[in-house]
Parts: sequence; C-alpha cells; structure tokens
Amino acid sequence: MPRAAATTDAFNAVGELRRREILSYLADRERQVGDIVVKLRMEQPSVSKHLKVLRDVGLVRVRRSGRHMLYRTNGEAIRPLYDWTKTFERFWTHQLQRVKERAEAKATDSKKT
Amino acid sequence: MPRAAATTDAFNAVGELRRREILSYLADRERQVGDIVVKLRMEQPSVSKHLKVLRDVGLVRVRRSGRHMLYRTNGEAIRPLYDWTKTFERFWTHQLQRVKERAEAKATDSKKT
DNA sequence: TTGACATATTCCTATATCGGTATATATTGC
DNA sequence: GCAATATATACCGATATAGGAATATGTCAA
Repeated sequence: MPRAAATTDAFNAVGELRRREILSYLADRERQVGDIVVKLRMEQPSVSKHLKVLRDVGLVRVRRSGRHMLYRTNGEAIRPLYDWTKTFERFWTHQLQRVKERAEAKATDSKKT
Repeated sequence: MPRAAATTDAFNAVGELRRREILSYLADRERQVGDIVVKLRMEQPSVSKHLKVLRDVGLVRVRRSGRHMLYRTNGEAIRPLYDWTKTFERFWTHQLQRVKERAEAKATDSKKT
C-alpha cells in the first residue's frame, strides 16, 4: 500500500518541494500559470499538475481571467500544519531559554570577577 | 520520477500520518518500539520501518537500553517545518483581526441603537 | 471561422513507498 | 550455549507518484 494520496492530505501535498515553492510564490499575489513556469523554471504541464493537487487539497484557489487562470495560495489551509508543528514548539523555545540562562549566568560570573 | 525520498526531507517524512502519530507519541518521553506497536496498533515491522525513516531524516533519536531501543522525538528537527508554515501566519491572524474588527463594529452599532 | 495563446489532460516510464509475512540480528537470563 | 524477547531487515505485491512528450480544451482577436 502506497502512501495516502497527496490530494487527500495537505501534509502530504506539502511534502513535495516544488509544491512548497509554488505555495510560497503564490502567497503574495495572484499569478497565472505561465508566471510560475517562468519563475520556478518548471515545465508547464508539471506546474498544471502540481496546481491540480494543491487545488484538490484546498491549498490554492483559482479564478479565470480571460485566457488566464489566476492562482493564489489559500494560506488558511496551511494552518493545520502550523498548528501541528507548533505542538513541538517547546523543544526550541526551551533551547533558547537555556542559552539565555547560560548567557546570564556568564554575565553574572563576569561581574563577580 | 517519483517523489524525493522521505529519508531526504523532513517535510516528506512528516507527510505520512503514521509518522506524525509516532512523532507526537515520542514527544513526551522516550519509548521503546513495543510501546509504539501497542499504543498505535501497528505491526512491529511497520513501526521499525517508520522509525528508520524518521531516524534517517533526524526527526527521532535512539539509544539502546539492554534489549530495548529507546526512541524519542528530536523536536528541534521540526522547527524548519514550523518556520515554513509560519511564513503564512498572516493569513489567519489577519482573518482573526477582521473578525475582531467586525465584532467591535457590531458592538458599536448596538450602542448607537 | 480561424489562428494564436494559455492551460489542462492523457499516456508512458521509472521508482519510491506501505503493509504484510518471514526471517535475521541483537541481548539477556538460565 | 540456548531459549526467549525485542527489534531490524528482506522480500513481495499493489499503487501513487513525478516528469516528459504529445495532445486536448478553452478563450480571445481579427
């Protein structure tokens, strides 16, 4: 059994580097497919296919404008990923805490000497 | 060409639901493989294989203790994922902002009437 | 209507899984 | 050393890709 279809799971969809690049590129503003092709230097069919996956999983939105299709990132769909990763936040904030404490301890030592 | 190997990319490794479950389970404390098997109701070989992927990509750490292997989540390795998702944070914070503003506007309206 | 442009879809191939079963490799206690 | 326990690895089958090339679909402009 292979992995769950990318079109089913945002985590999975984002597992592909190219798709992350596309999402970042489409975060700022609407872009047409051709812009992605040029900017990210990918084949047009490849871009269309990635966009389909992202659309199916709700990570991007589209609207037609004449001959063009304008895509943009649906940032809110990334929130579940953010929330999940955030449950591990203590791992690095504690790390910073420790670094900070050590620095302070050192500063105190310096004063003593 | 299939997707980049899961052992190469933490995003990809985390694209698998079972592995996310394992990571969450191993976040609190060290656990031996058998515990994961029982808790998450997975076949032992399956767990070992997922753990190998997670190990290869640095998402978990191991140490041997007698006959057991003790695994724990390396939370810091999740930080890059957190950082990436966080670049989209404005999408939902702005959303909240708007909700808040609308609520305030409504409150003001009520006062007026 | 026709041609040009923009995007989507289809077909093909190679490959990376995932789960399951069987087996191999520790490590401990007797 | 040997049985028992814990974990890892090997092998198999089914399937979901990802990219490339070719083609289909859709839309505008003349």
